[in-house]
Amino acid sequence: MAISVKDVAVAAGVSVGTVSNVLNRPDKVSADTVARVQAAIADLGFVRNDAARQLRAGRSRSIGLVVLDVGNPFFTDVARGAENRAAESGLAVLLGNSDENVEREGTYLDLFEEQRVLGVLVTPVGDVADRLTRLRLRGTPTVLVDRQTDDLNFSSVAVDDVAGGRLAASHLIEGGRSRLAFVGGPASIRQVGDRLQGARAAVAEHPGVSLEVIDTESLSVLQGRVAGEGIRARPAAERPDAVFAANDLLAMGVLQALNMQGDVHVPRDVALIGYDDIAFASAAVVPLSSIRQPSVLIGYTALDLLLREADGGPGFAHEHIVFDPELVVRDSTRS
Amino acid sequence: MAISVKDVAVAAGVSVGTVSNVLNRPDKVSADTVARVQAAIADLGFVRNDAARQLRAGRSRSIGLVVLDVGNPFFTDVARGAENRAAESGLAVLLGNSDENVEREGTYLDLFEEQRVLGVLVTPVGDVADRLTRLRLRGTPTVLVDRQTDDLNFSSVAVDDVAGGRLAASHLIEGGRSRLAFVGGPASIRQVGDRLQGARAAVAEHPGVSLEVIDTESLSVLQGRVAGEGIRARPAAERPDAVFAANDLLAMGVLQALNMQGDVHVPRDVALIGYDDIAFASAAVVPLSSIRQPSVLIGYTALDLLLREADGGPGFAHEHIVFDPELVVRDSTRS
DNA sequence: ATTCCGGACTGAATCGTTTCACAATGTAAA
DNA sequence: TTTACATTGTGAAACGATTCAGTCCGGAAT
Repeated sequence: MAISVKDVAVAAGVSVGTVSNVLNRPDKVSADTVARVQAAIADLGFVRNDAARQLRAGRSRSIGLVVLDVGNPFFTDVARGAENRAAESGLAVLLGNSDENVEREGTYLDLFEEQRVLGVLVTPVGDVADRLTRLRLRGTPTVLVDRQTDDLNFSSVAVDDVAGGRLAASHLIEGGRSRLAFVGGPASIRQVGDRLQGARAAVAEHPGVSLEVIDTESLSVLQGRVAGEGIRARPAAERPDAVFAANDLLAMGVLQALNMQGDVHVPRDVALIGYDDIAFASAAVVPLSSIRQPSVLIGYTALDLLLREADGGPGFAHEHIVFDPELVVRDSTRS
Repeated sequence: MAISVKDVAVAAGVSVGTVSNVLNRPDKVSADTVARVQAAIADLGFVRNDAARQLRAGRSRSIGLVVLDVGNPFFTDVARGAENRAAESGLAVLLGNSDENVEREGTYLDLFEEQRVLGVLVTPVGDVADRLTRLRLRGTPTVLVDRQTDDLNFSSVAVDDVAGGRLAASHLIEGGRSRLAFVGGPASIRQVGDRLQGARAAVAEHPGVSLEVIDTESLSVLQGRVAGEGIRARPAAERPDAVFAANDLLAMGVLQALNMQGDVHVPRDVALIGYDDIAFASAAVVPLSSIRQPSVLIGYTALDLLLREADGGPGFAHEHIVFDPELVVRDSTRS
């Protein structure tokens, strides 16, 4: 049914080896043979079978990327950065969405390994060290994205989330707030823990400032709204006067819950800061202060590192690249 | 280097055929043989080589999805819907981002064809009928997403964008506005054209109402901002009193440009409505009225249709599924 | 005239899985 | 006892592109 190199070879009156050469090393073939073969290819509508090619080559020409949430613009930006770098080397990026779910994460890692991808970029949900170590030992290089790690066996590209958390909390405190709340979860996600840790550090330096933790099930707008409703339902005296949300999606949910009802007002009653500085943050009901991460650059750098690691072989020295976060002040923290 | 079925067979003391059976039809193999083989698999860390499997099978177990813009939450929702349906059948979705660029679209279609995907879901950039016809003839079924077509050779899943455009414009007119502007482009994207056409139809029914078209280069927040700046710079008398943006991203850009400077106010001076009703629309500076599309359902349905078409063979009767859009009124059109 | 060389091309072997016709064994029915 | 039949397992062929040792040939060097 399908057209193979063999059919092309017959049609062009050459051997299959020559067809392959035309495809991969046209300079090794005389000009008119190239022309004849290409004519045959066009005639028959031949399309290379990537599976056969991969089988022979032993490796595919794509990279797997597993993100926590495709619905989060931060991750689509990371993906965009990775895709840009991949395109430069003629590679494809396969995007998998774990939805903060360990099982789905595993499914994608399995799939990518069966596909013999060149390497894997992961923003891990939980503790996947074991999983990834096995992957690496079997020959699939791995780079952790948006996650610092002390594990010397992996390379990583991340933003200093502890510093980011500190930046956010300090900003709130400097704005005169003293009853802070951290909205985020689950704690198993490292980013969440790190940002909280940074906030705690900042709070610890300021006597009289308290920090309450409001746990969420995931990092979504919906969960933010739930947390926000909880805050709004409290008597004024027990409400925090500032909220640091673990990401912008949560922050926007909190904002919706608080501001749309009119009784509690951001920033008058509650100052609010998010994390990631997604494009929509500046367009929110109350433009949202946030901690900016260089998302596209993170993706680009991670893939670049992955490719270097894939070339370097197993003896490659793992690198840990850390970017600095940046405070972006908007109305939501201006009183 | 890599472990193959052969190695597993030797380790378990069985033939390769039996290993394959354990993998694919364990009920055809005695219980203790299954156990022995699985132990060997675990021992050796065997991972199926998908390329070889595909080569033999002739088709892969994944579906290609090409969207106009991964940065647009509408499309990530569509992707999510498709992924859900795919997961039900144990298939994977490969996501490609054309960024409204014909060339990139072509690159992804080529890639997917070389991968021998089960089928392709496309939100086409321009006129890709030729391209897709060839694909289909060579055996890769295709479903157009978010695009109605009169072409009887393709199935499609879409929303009635003409109706949506009419809905949006009618709403603005009923709110007392009479100098409408449509912000959107490029016109080569069918959604844009359809929505405009619907708006034109609504305007035509109301004497005294005018419709101006402000063209944009793409459907992004940035382009919306550019269009908004243009509107703001005009003398008040020449400004439209209502804007219908071809999607929410544009609308949010327009909103930023108009409202953040303070002199022109939405909705007082300019009413504004978008399209897609992305999650962020309700959280905008001024909560955005919009035309809602059932995005997740569109993706789910499209993939479902694709699978039916793939099963049905080339003789399958193409279907055209059209969903109805829904008006969502928020502050941006309330005067 | 002979040798040597390089360019152009050939075709069999290879990658790892699945499939399928077939063999071997045991068990029930005739 | 023979026949029939199911169960379990075997191993070679096939999928399609790439690679590589080797053939062929015309021309340059000796």
